[in-house]
Amino acid sequence: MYAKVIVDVPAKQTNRAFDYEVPSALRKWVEVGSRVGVPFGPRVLQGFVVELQENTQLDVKRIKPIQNVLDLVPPLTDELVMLGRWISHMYLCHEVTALQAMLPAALKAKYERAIGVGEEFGEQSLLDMPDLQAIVAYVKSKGSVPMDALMERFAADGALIKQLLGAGILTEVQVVKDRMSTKKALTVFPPADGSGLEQALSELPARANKQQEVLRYLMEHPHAIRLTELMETVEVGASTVKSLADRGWIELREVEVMRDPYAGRAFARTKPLPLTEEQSRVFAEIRAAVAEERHEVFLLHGVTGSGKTEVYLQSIQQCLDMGKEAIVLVPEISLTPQMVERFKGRFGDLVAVLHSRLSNGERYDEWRKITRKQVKVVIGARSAIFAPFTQIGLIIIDEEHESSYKQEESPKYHTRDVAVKRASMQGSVVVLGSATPSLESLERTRRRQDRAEPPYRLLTMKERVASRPMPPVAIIDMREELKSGNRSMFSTALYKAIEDRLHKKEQIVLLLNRRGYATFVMCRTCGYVSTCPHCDISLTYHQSSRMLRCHYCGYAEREVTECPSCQSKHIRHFGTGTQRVEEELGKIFPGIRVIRMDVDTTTEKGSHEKWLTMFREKQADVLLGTQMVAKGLDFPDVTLVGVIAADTVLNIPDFRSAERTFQLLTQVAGRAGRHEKQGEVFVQTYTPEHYSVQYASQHDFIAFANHELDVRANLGYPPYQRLILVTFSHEQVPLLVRFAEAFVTRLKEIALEYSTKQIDLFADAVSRDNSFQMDVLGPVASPISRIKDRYRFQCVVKYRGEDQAAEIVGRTVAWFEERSSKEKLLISVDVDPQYLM
DNA sequence: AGCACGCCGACT
DNA sequence: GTCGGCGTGCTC
Repeated sequence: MYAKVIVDVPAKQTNRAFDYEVPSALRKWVEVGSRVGVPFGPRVLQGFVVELQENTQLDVKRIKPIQNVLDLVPPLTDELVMLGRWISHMYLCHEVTALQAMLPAALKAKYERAIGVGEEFGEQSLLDMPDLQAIVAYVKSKGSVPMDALMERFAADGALIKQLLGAGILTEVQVVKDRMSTKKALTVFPPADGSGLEQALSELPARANKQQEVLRYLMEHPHAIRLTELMETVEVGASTVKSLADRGWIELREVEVMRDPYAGRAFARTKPLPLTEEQSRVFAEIRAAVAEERHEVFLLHGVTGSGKTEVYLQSIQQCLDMGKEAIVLVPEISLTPQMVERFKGRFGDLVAVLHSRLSNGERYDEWRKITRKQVKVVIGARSAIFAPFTQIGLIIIDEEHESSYKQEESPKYHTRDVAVKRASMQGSVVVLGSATPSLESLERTRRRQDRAEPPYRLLTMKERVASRPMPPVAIIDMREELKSGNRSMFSTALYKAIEDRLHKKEQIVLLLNRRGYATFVMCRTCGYVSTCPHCDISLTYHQSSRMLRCHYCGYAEREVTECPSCQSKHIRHFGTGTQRVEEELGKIFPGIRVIRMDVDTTTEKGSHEKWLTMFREKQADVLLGTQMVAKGLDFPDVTLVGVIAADTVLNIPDFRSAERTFQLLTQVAGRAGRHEKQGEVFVQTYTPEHYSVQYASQHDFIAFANHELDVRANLGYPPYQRLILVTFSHEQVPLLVRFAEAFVTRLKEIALEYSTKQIDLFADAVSRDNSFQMDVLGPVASPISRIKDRYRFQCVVKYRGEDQAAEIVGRTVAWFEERSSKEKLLISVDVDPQYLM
C-alpha cells in the first residue's frame, strides 16, 4: 500500500504530494488525514496523508517507507483534506499551510535530535565488548533515545558512545514529536470491589495513622481519585499514598487528563425561551432546512436586540435532535464569558469552546473533545470552522460582516466562504447573522437562481424583543460647535448628556476608534512631524509612557520637547486618541470613574473580561474604548452612547469606509437602552451629511445598503467585482518598481492566454451578465509605502464572472518567483482583501 | 526549508 | 596547490 503525503515544508518546490510506502505494521493506522513522520532527504519531517492507493506504478527510483504515525485517530477527515486543497487553490497558499491552519498549535511538529542504531550494525567486531553491546541493545530496544538521556544512563561510557557514533553503529536520527504533550496526572485506583482494603487496614501497624486514614477514605469512596485531590482531602503527603501502592494494596498510575478551562464552573441550565412571532417565522425556515438536510445559506438580518441568539440556540437543538453537529462562529472579541455561558447553559457538556485566550494545551484538549466525539457543538472564533466534525447539520456565523473573519496571514481565507464551501460538501445549513450584513452577502440574496454561485436566502427580524424601541440618534455637527466657540472634544449636547447620566448614576459608553493620545506630533514653527524611521507613518504619542510609538512596527522613542529640525519648543499634539479623552474626562468631570479599553489595556490575559465585569458591577461610570466596546455588550444601565468622532473611520481611504462607518455606528448605538431604561445616542462628526451617518441615525440598513451598492456598482468594486491585492516589498525602490511593473506586464500576458470568446478582458463596462472580465490597477505605492524598512508597492486585480483570476495570479507568481528568487523581493497575494493597504 | 553538489578567490 | 564562498537543485 502507498500513501501520498504533503510534507511540512511550505515552499513552492515541495508544494505537492510525495509517495511513500505504508509498512504493513502501520496499515491499520494510516488513513487519509493521518499525521505521519516521513524520511525526506536527509531528515525526517511531519506530513499529512492525502491519498491512499493499493498499487501504482511509481516513476520514482526509491520509495521510502512512512516512519511512524503520530496520532491514534487521524486529526483531519477526508473532507478537511479536500477542503485544504480547495483553500490552497482559492487563496493561493501552500497546501500544507492550509492543512496546518486546521489544527491546534499543539499539533505543530517539533523535530528532536536523538540517537538510533545505524546501518553498520551487525558486522562489527567491536560488538564483542559487553559494554558496547549493552548500549546498542538499549538503543535498539527504544528505537531512538535523546542524546542527553543516553549520556545520563551510560554516564561512564561517554567515550564509547562517541566511538560507536564514529563507527556508524549508532547514528544521529531525527524524531518528529508533538509540540504539546497531553497532560498526565498520577491517579489512585483502589481495588475494583474494595476488597482487600480491610485486610490491608488490619495488616498496618497501629501507629501508621496516616496510611489508615487513606485506606478508610478509599473504603468509603471506592473509585479512582487524583493523587493531588486525595492528598488534599485526607491531608497526607505523597509518600504515604506511595507506600500503600508499594505494598500492592492500591494502584497508582499516570492517567491522561483534560485541561478544562471551565472545570468546576456550574452553568445554570436554561430552557428554550418563547419566541416572538418574527423569531418563530425565521426559526421555522431554518428548522425546515436543517430537518430536510438541505444545503442552504440564510442571511439573517436582525436588528440589534432582536434575539438572534435564541434563534441560533433553538436551531442547534433541532440539529442535535437529529444526531447531527453544529458549529457556531463568533468574532473573537464577542466570545465573552456571557456568550459562552448561554451556550453551556443550554447544551452543557456537549459544547467545546475554542478561542485565542485559551492556552495551547487548553485549546488542544477542547479540540480533542471533538475528535473523540464527546461534544456536538463547537463555539469559537475563526479557526473553529475547521472543527473535525463529520455530521455537520448547521453552521452559524454571528456578526457575519466582521472583518476579523478574514485571516490576515496565510492562508488568507474568509471564514464565511470556507463555511459555505464546507456546508456544500457536507450538505449542511449555514446561517449568517448580523444587524448590518456585509454587502457581499446582501447582494447574494438578490442574485438570480441561474448563477454558478447560488443565491442566499434573506430572513429579516425588524423588531427588538419586548418591543423596545431603537434609541434615538442625534447627529452633532462639530463644525457648528467650532463656530460657536466650543473647541473641546465634547459638544455641548454630549457634555450635558454625560453630566445628566453621572447625576442619575446611569452608565455611559464612549467610542473613539483611535488609540493612543495624539495621532501625530508637529512642530508649530517649522511643520516638522515625528515619523517612524522604519515605516512611512507618523508616530502616535502615548501619554502614560510619554513615548512616541509606531502602530505598525512597534518602534518607540522618547517624547520630544524640542523640535529635532529647528529646535523650536512649540511642539503640539494633534488628533485625539482614547488616552487623551480619558484625561479630558477627568479634567471636566472631577471624580468620574473611567474604564479605558483598547489594545493597550487589554493585552493581558483575562483583562478584557476583568474590565467588563468591573463595568457591569458599576465600579465605573464610563466605558471608553475603540471598536471593541461596540460589539455585543449588553449592560442594563447604559443609557447613553457617545461617538466622539465618526469621521475617523470614514476618512480612511478605502472603498469600504462608508460601510464600516455605518456598521460601527449601528453596532455601538445598539448598546444603549437594551433593557427597561430608554437609551440615547450622540454621534459627533464633521461630515453630518454623509449617507452612512444619516442612514445609521435612522436605523435604516436597507436604505444604506441600496445607496452603497449603487456606489460600488458604478465604481466596479465588490460585491459586483472581486479583488485580488498583490503586494511587493523590497528595501530598494528602483528594483521594487521594476519588478512590480514586470509582474503586471506578465500578469496581463497570462490573462490573455485565458481569453476565449466568453472571456472579455479589460472591459470597463459593468454589465450584469456572467462573463469573465479582468483588469489590473497599478502598480502604485501602497498607502503605507514603507513598513519595517521595506518599501511597498501593490497592484489590484479586479475581475468578475467565474474565477480563473486566482489561477491566473497564481501562475504569474510562480513564473515570477522563478526569476526573482535570489532577490529578497517578497510577494504577498490577498484574495478578497478586506483592506487595500 | 535544509542540505549537498559544484565551480572560482586568498591562504598553508 | 587546497579551503571555502554561496549559486542551483532536489527531496518520494
